[in-house]
Amino acid sequence: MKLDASFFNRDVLEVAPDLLGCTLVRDFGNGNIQRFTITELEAYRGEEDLACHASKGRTPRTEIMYHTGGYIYVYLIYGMYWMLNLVTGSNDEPQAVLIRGINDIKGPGKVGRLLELDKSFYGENLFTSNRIWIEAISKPIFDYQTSPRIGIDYASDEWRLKPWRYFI
DNA sequence: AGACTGATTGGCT
DNA sequence: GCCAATCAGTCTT
Repeated sequence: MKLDASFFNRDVLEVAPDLLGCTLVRDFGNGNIQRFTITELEAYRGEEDLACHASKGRTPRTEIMYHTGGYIYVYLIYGMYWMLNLVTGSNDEPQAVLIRGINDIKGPGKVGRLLELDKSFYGENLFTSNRIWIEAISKPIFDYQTSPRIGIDYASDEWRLKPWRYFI
């Protein structure tokens, strides 16, 4: 069953662990539909979170994170990797989760490459899109681990050390 | 096992 | 200009 607004319009710290084990569905067209299990992700929470892009304020790039949950935020990093983020929370509350792992694929760059993401996915809506959406699992995953987030050494300890990376 | 580097674009200072 | 929510390949302990 496709996840809806009531799932995504919650605080990112509630949504993140609930997404573990859920199914990411990608329709590549021509009948090629593939399903992946979400195994690793990170939470980015609000302008005060110095690791979150929204800490730089509301810009054309971060705009989508200020919307209600269920939109896709993609951005290019290091000139070659598209990072897949799912917006959570309510209006004017910039939050998102970064999908870092699906199935046995480790690393957000590989995820974006496998899913063939590009700029056109910016602002895609998970509830109406015909090429990407998320489906629920019957039982929540209770057996997961957390750790500090990856690649944010520029943030102060207060934010750098928060255990907002979730993985199975 | 750990350190370093090239690839390559776009947003922000 | 600078450098980033990265990865793969290569070089150094």
